[in-house]
Amino acid sequence: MENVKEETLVIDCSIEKALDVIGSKWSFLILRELFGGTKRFSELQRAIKGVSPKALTNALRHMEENEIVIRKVYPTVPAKVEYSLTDKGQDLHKIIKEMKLWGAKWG
Amino acid sequence: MENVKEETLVIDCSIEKALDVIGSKWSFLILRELFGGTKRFSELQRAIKGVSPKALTNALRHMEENEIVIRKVYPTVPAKVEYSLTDKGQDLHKIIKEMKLWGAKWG
DNA sequence: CAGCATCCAAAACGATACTG
DNA sequence: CAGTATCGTTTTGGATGCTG
Repeated sequence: MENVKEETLVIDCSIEKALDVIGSKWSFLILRELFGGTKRFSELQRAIKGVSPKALTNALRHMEENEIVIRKVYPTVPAKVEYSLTDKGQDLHKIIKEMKLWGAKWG
Repeated sequence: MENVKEETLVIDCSIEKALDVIGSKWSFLILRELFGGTKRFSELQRAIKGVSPKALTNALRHMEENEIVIRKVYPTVPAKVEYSLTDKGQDLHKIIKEMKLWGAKWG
């Protein structure tokens, strides 16, 4: 297990890192939204078509653990939670930008 | 189903296209290999750690259907199959490049 | 060599209902 | 509002064995 991981690290490299940190397809879509600025949970849910609260939570937690999003809780009633990008997360913008360009060109 | 798809298309957009065409995490790794030039099935399998022939085939077929890779069969014995990128596939290079840069910076 | 077929386990998801 | 809990389904992938 550990040696397997080591080997992987030796062979690669950077793409795996990016993929692991981003996590899933949903995360790309979340990123796209958050580049537009801080968003609330429900805003994300509305903006990202077809995502369930569960999937959204999973993706956000994963991104939080990997330090690309920040979760800010306002202890109000009703609850209010805002998500935004860290610098590390902002830096993913170029990737998404290239994906957009590609999609626009070939989609 | 169809109307759902239509709605999705209307709302977006380009990232989804790119994600759908690429398909899975494996595809990113395949892309990375193919940017280095034409590769045989077994070469891909060796280069991409942890991929099973099934997963590799799935990813390649998907990419083939979406016209980003070309599958060339040499009717020899033993069989020989080479995979390479189309122009559309080559154009994904920028995305992978940005992912590499990000991974190198933050990994 | 390059897969396909089969079986099976694990993960991801959607839907729904419920809570602080 | 922002989730969590649960259920059942779908997807995904590894393992294995077989074929042209």
